[in-house]
Amino acid sequence: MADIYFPPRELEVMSSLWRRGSATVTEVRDDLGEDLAYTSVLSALQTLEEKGFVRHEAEGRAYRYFPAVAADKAGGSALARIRDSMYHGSSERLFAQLVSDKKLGRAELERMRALLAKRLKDTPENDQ
Amino acid sequence: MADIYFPPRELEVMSSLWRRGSATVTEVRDDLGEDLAYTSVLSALQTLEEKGFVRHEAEGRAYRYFPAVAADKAGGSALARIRDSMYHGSSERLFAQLVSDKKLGRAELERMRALLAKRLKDTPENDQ
DNA sequence: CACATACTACGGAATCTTCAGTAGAGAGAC
DNA sequence: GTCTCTCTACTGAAGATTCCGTAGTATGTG
Repeated sequence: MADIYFPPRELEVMSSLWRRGSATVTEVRDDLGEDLAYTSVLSALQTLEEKGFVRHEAEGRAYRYFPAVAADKAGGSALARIRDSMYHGSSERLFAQLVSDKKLGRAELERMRALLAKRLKDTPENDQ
Repeated sequence: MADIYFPPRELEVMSSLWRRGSATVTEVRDDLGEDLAYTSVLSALQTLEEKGFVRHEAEGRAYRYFPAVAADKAGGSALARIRDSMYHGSSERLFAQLVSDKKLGRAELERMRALLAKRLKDTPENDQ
């Protein structure tokens, strides 16, 4: 597997790009909670670009940065790592943790149920 | 929030402890795929102990290490981070990714459905 | 004693994080 | 035009953390 991994700060930067679709250094900087120097954010983006997780295009005098890896893909990799290391490789246990979140509302739970029902319909009786 | 975070190698070590309940340095070393020097594994454990994620007791001449933080708690923290940074804070989207895993069998999906049904029963109609 | 096992102490390499300093390019004032 | 101000990017470097291992010491076993 790809095994995509982001250290904490780089993850925050990627998060900003995923949310916005694309962003300039200044925009990313605004998204970050702490207030870092402009060059600190630029460095993070350059590191990410070197790793191939980000690319950029010129936009006026500035650069516009784009994620070069989809959030889903990175998320899938991260979830697999968590499942394997913290939940003994069991998606079911991970799911149990997920639904134990007190802040989940009924509507959201209903939609999850619908999603699961759909997935079950597409899975034959004696699969696996 | 606690914001527990483990770099890759330390996560592997914690994973070993969570799986076994407790372990000696040698046992952890056996669990790791690559074969590292004994002292490399020991160093990781000492770092984790310094951070308060691990504790140890003497056992004969060796030390026995125990996780000082539950897998669930670490998992919850990690899931929250993934949800927020990669799925726009939406548990539902994260869940969608989870059930899209081709390797999930029918039995596992059924158990997830049961879990979800139980959770729904405990959630009042106009919650949230 | 010789050997194996286990810890401590220490150091170096790589990576991550931050930023000061520097340089270039455009915009407005004169 | 050219001077200045501002915005942006690049470079280099420093500090922190992570990662891995050598060397030395202690202790038990045959």
